[in-house]
Amino acid sequence: MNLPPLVQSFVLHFGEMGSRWGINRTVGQIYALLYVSPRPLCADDIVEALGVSRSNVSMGLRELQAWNLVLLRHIPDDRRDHFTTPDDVWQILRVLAEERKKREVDPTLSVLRELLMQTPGSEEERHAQARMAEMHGLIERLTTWYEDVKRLETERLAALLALGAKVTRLLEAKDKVVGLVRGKRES
Amino acid sequence: MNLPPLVQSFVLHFGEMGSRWGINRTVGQIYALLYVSPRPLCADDIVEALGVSRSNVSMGLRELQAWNLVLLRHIPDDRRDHFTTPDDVWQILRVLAEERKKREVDPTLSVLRELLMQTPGSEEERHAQARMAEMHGLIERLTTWYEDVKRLETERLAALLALGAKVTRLLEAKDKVVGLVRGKRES
DNA sequence: CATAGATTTCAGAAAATTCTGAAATCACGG
DNA sequence: CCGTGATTTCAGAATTTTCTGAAATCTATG
Repeated sequence: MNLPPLVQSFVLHFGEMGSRWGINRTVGQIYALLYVSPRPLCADDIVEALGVSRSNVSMGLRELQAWNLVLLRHIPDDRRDHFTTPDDVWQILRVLAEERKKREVDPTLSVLRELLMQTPGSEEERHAQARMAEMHGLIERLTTWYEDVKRLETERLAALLALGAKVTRLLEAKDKVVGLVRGKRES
Repeated sequence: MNLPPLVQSFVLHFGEMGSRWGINRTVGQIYALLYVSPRPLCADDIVEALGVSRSNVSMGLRELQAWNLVLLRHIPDDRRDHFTTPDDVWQILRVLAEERKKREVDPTLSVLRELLMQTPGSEEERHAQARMAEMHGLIERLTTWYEDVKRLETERLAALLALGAKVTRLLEAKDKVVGLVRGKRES
């Protein structure tokens, strides 16, 4: 590996974190490298930069494409494929959320649905099913909320984030106003 | 493994998903089993139910405790430790969010901070640092939002979730009201 | 349609992780 | 402070994942 120190530290860190994030070291490193690179890189650039085998890079890029985390770019007068990451970090966040949901949540949701359809054959199963229903309910709330906010344009999403817990104050204010209006109408 | 079919399916699913969630099969299975069990279980119950070695269960429980995902319970007149999961699913969600943040986000945040302190030695490093700054900015926004909402009581949190994207309408309404008040004052 | 370069596939090597059984440690009642 | 049962530790076995190099496949062009 032969990279500027700053870049190298970043790349190595992503490699180490890879396993915690559900990707392997090479995939993490490739992503990190593309993320900070000022221009699209081809597979051989990556081999050169990271010092891993060509085939490993090929597989890594393939996985990153499955995650929608890298983009294919064509450079004029060069037959080789070149790769970058989307440069809007919000876009990256969206993609990441979507993919993790797809891989980590959706399968469980569908198993839960299936198990909740079945008729329990004992008290123990009845209890288990009640617990599964609780889990299912929570996950469903979370995913519908997610489906909802993911449609927001970035600007609105950012505004919402910035608001943070202050939203509740807004909520209280709303409740008060609504209460007032109702009161008036009913008097 | 000898479990009621419903429970078994659930447990097996958690085992399979384990690797995607950053835990191993046994840990996933132990958690699932405790989650649906109507009473706290001791290590031997788990050995019996899952058909894995005693030592593996010991290690699994230890990891789940590190995650704050299981609770130690004492049963009168029984020397053995017994284990359960918290029964409020919202509580579980909070713990999960906290632990994943600690493991998957915080280390990166601190590496980024460190790298952003350094002085770039080349144009390439300067660009890399700018990209890191973008990433850092986004993560910081997300984590401060998270720190904010995690303090909300469950009821308020649920209300917020239920509101979903409709918050923006509330936001618009607020802007209008504020605008009105300002307009009045300035006229 | 032959060829050269680019890319992917895949079987097996290497590395990492998970799991086990035996031994060590702990903790408590007698 | 001994003995019994519960629990943990840990070295190595088993399994899984990751990585490599060689061969196969693809693709654009002359």
